[in-house]
Amino acid sequence: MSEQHIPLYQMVKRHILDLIQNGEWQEGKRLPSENELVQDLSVSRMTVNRALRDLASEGHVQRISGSGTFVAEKKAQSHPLEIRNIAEEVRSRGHLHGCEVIGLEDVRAPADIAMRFDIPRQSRLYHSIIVHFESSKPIQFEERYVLPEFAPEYINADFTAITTYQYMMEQDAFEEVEQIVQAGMPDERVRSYLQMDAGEPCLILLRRTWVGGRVVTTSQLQHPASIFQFSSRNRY
Amino acid sequence: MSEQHIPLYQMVKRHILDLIQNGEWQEGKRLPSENELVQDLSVSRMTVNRALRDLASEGHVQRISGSGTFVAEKKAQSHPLEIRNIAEEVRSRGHLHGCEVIGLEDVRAPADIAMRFDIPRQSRLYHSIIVHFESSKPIQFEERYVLPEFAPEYINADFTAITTYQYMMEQDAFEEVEQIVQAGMPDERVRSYLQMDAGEPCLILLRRTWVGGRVVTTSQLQHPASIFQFSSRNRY
DNA sequence: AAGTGGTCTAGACCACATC
DNA sequence: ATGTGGTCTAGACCACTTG
Repeated sequence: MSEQHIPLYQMVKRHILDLIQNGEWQEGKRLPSENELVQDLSVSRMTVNRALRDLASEGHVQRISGSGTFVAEKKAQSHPLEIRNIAEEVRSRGHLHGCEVIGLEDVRAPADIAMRFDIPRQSRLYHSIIVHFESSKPIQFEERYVLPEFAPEYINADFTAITTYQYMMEQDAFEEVEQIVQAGMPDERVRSYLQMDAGEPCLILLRRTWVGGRVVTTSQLQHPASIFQFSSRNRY
Repeated sequence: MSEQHIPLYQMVKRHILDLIQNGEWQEGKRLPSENELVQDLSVSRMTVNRALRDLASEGHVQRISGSGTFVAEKKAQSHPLEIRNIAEEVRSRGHLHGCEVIGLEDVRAPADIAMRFDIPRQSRLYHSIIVHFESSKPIQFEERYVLPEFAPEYINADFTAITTYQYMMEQDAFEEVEQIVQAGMPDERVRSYLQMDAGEPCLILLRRTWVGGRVVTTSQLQHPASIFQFSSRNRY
């Protein structure tokens, strides 16, 4: 077999990350000092230093000179213009993705939704409501409408096994996407599903997706502001 | 004189970045090897190595083990969120843009701001607070810090006549921009300036802008959620 | 075979935090 | 006064690419 040689500093990183992600070292906890880690792990201080610097630049820990190294506060991140799969995003942070299907049914389009699809009121639409979890913490309340002609079997899909995003991608490639980012207060139902404190706002993403010149799906994604943000970094 | 102590590896980074940005080292050119730089700059190899690793992780160079270090190709990226001038945006909607300069002064960098600039605490920075209006309705609370070396006359500019955005653009083209979008509750001062109802959240945009490998300005833009959103529409 | 980056060490000095 | 992270050095071994 390949039996690669893994750099020491990466093993140190992994070791520390594991302890953080297992919850043994909670947010805000002070990590052992560099010198302590040198003793414990029998590596040189430069190696520990590099591992910790890496973890800091990746946002897992925060270092304060003269004071110590601390487990960082988690803030889920997402790229605004990229259409990403929430499950992949959670997993890319080394966390577990979970979800609960609150509702999945066939409905008549309410006026506001019909307008967003540009279809007559009372048209038939599929409607799904799903809550997504990152390591058993709710991070997204997803409410979606889908044009039945576009995805006839949507109503029968198992969205605990596949995300709505993946399912929609399998139907057809999107041609055009509109995205709107807002802040807002969740209603009582959403607040409860997301286990948010009263008075805490949501970061909201509204999407419309076109295929063949028709809106085929709209979604409203609500996230607790305290643990979710969009970020991007670009060269010009 | 302040005469800060700047880390050696940062001086090495700056030296190399200058050569790249002056065009002396074109895209794809191979840089001197680590050992050559050790000779030329009279520093240890570990210091050169760290500088080059940093530059690689920032995307300025590409390193190929066994082969060499090369100036990276610039890639055109589509903007996730466009950097727009608030005044132009308001005018494009056919409204009148107004603004009020709440504060414009010379300050010592607080710890959190110093960290965002990656400069020593207590360094001198310019600090401005401006409220923007759309047809006499407040829409943005702008708090900005600026590196004095980058814009020495910032403190004397008239920001009722020109936006901070325009002013910064006149100094130099930015090379890299980080943008973070959050939702949050405004503090009492901001709520009052923006004439917001109690309990109404803000849509917040945090920005950092790099020139010459240094953060030259950071800004926090807070907008009333009820009248402000980001939107985009793209073909795929 | 020679050169390159990738990693690792042991020891050092410093500025800053905290007690 | 002690401990912390931040930096720097001189030297070493390695795997890989190149001529």
